[in-house]
Amino acid sequence: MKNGRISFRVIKEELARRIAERVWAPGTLIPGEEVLAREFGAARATVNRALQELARSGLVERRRKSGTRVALHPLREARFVIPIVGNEITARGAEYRYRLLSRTIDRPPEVIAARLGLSLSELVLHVRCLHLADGAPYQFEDRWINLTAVPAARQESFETIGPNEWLVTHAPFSDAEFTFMAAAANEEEARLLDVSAGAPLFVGERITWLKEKPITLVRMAHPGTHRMVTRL
Amino acid sequence: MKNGRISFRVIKEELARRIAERVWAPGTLIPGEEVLAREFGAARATVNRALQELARSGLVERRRKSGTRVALHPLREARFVIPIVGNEITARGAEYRYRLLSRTIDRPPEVIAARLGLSLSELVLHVRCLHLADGAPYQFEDRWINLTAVPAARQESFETIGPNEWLVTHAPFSDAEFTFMAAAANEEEARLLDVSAGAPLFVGERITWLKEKPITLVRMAHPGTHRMVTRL
DNA sequence: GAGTGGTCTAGACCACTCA
DNA sequence: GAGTGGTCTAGACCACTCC
Repeated sequence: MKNGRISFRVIKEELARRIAERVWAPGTLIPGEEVLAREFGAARATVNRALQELARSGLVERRRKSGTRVALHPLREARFVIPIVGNEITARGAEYRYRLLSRTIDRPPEVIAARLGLSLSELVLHVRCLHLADGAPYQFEDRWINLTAVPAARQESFETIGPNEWLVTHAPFSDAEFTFMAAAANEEEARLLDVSAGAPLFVGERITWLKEKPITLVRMAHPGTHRMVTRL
Repeated sequence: MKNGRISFRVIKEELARRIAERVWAPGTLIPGEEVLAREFGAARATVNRALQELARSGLVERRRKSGTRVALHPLREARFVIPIVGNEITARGAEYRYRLLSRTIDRPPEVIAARLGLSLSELVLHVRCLHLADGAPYQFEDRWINLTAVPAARQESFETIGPNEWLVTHAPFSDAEFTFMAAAANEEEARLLDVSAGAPLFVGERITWLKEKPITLVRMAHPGTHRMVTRL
């Protein structure tokens, strides 16, 4: 740590404590940055950083002129790391295997074109594959790649490398949208994931863009036993 | 906006652009803060802030002495806002209703005691309730409250106010763990959520603590049509 | 117009890590 | 030991918002 200087972490912790212990009740206007800076013997910038982090985590709400007040509903946010499926599996100490199921180039179905914002005449690469952990089905990946945006994907067979890993190094993105949901396994998913038809699946969907230009849409289905965990 | 001064946002965008457009390929060591500060005509602190934010979103990895390099696997993180169910519903323009199903005080079942780290002799308050959007079942909430930590809950009937809302204003927490999963609806859940038995449910579970002291465990089950969406 | 947060600067020192 | 990021300070000016 440090000598006499006050860290923004210390200030943040202390302010969080006062909020948690109701020294400052929800809705309370807390002292301004100047005042707190004097109280803690720190520069205003230091207090500012502490308060900004508290605001980012939803504990306080800040408005110019009005000041900073304790949030009425601590609408905290949770942060999930979006892992590469292979890493996720090996990180658990399991053996990772990959199997390509199909790879075709065609015009997109209407649903897919609509989701990606493509015209029906643009070509897309459709890849379906399976990720296994210690031999057991872990994730069924169903992916559409916009060949207009990523023409190089045409040359890749995806027989040994998964589309995710390939895209990471060949097609950067600037924006992404994630959706998580539950769904019932259809016949094929049931067979591939080794569950019974109609069984619940945990499904993640991701669309990525590079500056408005759609790159890829992927649907990742896990058996219902899958857990997505985070802590804050 | 600004006059001539360079915002950390501008720097951040520009650096992100260089990474996205492969000016700096994954794994590349990018120039140090001093150099970038000179290039952009900004203070080092400004460049530092831009780089820190890029690091937080996973685009670059920073290490003292080594420097900053473009991440090999842009393991970005997604941020989900954890809403209060009532707000979530009214935010969609739907009418929110709440119904208490049961409220009992007892010793915890073993599973619950284990999850919360309680002894089997400590009393817990078990509340089950339903949240409705425009009259349709939206979420079935099954909650356990640690009465040792929140004795005041004894006095609350939860007949008109949901446990979540009550806890927000009466029992602060410092830590939380979220788990999301898919599950098949049992008979009761099916009836309550108006789906067929065995239908997929989207389930969120949350445990909260106030400094190591367990506060509450809640299981929130939604019909399979529920979507959890985030964008980055 | 005035009050509060938002950001930038220039300089300093520290802490971590690599060689 | 030395290089790079991490943080703090003191001061300044700006931007947003309320009155």
